[in-house]
Amino acid sequence: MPELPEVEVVRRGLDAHLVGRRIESVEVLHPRAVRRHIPGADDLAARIAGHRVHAVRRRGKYLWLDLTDGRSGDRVDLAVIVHLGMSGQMLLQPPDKPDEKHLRIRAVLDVGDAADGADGEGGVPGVSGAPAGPLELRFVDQRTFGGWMLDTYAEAQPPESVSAQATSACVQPFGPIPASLAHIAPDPFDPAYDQRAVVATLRRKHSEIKRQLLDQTVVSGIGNIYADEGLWAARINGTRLADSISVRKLNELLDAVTAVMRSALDVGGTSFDSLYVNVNGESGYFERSLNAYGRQGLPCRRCGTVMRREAFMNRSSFWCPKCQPRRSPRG
DNA sequence: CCCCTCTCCTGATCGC
DNA sequence: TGCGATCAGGAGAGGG
Repeated sequence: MPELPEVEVVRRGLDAHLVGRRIESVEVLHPRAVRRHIPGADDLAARIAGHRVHAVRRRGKYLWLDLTDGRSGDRVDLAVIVHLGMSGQMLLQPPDKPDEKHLRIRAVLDVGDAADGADGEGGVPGVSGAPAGPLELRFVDQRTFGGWMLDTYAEAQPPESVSAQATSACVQPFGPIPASLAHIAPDPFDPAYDQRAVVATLRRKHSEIKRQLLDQTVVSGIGNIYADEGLWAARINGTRLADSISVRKLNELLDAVTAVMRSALDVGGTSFDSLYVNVNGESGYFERSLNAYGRQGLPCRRCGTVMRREAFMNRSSFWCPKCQPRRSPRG
């Protein structure tokens, strides 16, 4: 299940291989994959065609391709917003490779290396193994919870406003956020992330803390797995009401979630250098170090108590009954 | 406004 | 062997 670290791994892979490439054509093979694009599949395909990828960006679990209009000046004027849902993958494949069983959208990229016809300053810097020649970007999604949609920027952005200096692990190119993602709160790796503001918001919520961690309008990027991991690390029961938890403890919780996601990113980020950008997040690098998720019936790695599982919001929660009591020990 | 429940989807797995 | 039930869960529509 792709959460922030998995989506970021995908973003990096796409950014490394797609920037400078022109999208020749788009083919939508399943209408559900573009259901959030109200004007429909034909509109989406027609409007993307001919645009060039300027950057690949992300907020929370959303990622998007910033595109420049190759016809009337080099401006960032269009964004292809992608959500992977539960099972989405963004694969870069040679055109002669047989279609995947659950292929939903195909984008055909231009032939030749990316430097050819780009801004004149070279295409894909520092990427060995970036495939040259014909290439397809394929959106594969078994459960069809994910999809693509288009957004236009209110004012076309000059390309200079989108910096591409990805210096540290979690820094990405920045620039304006597409309007349709305005409701998505900054994630913990976003320069705009303000943990004091998040804590203040949580202190006003008369709602279970885990529910709030999963609410992408409060803080984004956290899904069921990392929510459980963070709650375990901070020794907080997910059913506790957010407004009953101290500021100190809420900070501890957000710090813990951030730390867990960062280590997952560190592990996952090492293995995407081929042309095959696997997105599934199920490759298992991080699975071995999970402390809560999926561990019902197993001993807590901290205290040895048998971990529990409980239904929650049509999914499952995993927690240690001793480390994460339902109420604080003092009541 | 705030909070919560429901629904969409497919494939693996399990019990009978 | 088959078949129905269950589970996985992100996000948004809609209800209370």
